[in-house]
Amino acid sequence: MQETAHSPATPPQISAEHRELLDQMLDKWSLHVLDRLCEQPSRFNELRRAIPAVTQKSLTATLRRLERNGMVERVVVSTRPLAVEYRISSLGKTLQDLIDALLRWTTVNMPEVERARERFDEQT
Amino acid sequence: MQETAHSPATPPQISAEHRELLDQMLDKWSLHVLDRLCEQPSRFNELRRAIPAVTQKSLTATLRRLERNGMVERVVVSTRPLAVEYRISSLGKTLQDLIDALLRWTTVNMPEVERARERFDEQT
DNA sequence: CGGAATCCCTGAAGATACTG
DNA sequence: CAGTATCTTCAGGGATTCCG
Repeated sequence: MQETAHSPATPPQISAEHRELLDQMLDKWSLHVLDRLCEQPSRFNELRRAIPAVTQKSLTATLRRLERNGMVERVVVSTRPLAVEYRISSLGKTLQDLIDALLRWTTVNMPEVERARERFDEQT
Repeated sequence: MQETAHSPATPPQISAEHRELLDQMLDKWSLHVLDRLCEQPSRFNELRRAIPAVTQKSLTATLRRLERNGMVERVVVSTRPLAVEYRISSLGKTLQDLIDALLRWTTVNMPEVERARERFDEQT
């Protein structure tokens, strides 16, 4: 067994590439967009309304990134005013359980987190 | 049944508080710190070395935030040069499966994501 | 060793206005 | 409706220095 560093429990070491991908799918808005699109395909302004506080600029950027990463599909319907529908891709769909688990975790544990914050804040 | 907005499939709507918590636990470095601490308690500089590219400032901020949110515990051992050990809390421990699943997801799906990126980038 | 404090600077987000 | 373009602001990150 080689020992370039140390054999006992050398941690997995996440590559820069994987970190970047994680950043892109777990950022501020992506999670909410994915969550919403897992439930139903939505149009741009529907998403805007469904995700309060997101600006059009951030939403556009988020959607482009998710599309580029193959998690979301953009379908243009060239009717008159023009309609664009976003839907989850099969790849994105594989994230649904994970996202749900994440959201459930925050719901379940928020109270404990708040207690921890109070404890932390009040000491000195 | 009231209808302030609309009854059919009103999405869960994540509160601003939950969004903030998600942001704080899924940000660039927190995931890696939590992942590492789930495996073994570590000291400051051990974490630095285990997570390449993290600066001391970011690591400090990340640890403080995680500590405040009750996910990490800071243990000071007043020996001579002075030792500080960080360890996962019981609350933080409940995130382990989720984090592992997340990391596994990226490992499994990275190839497909890269193919999607190529497709996206080469079209016009 | 394990940080805190400072300065600088860039990149991302917000606001606003305009377009096909 | 579904964006693009522009301007500005501001928090976060990097580098460096200092401290118990």
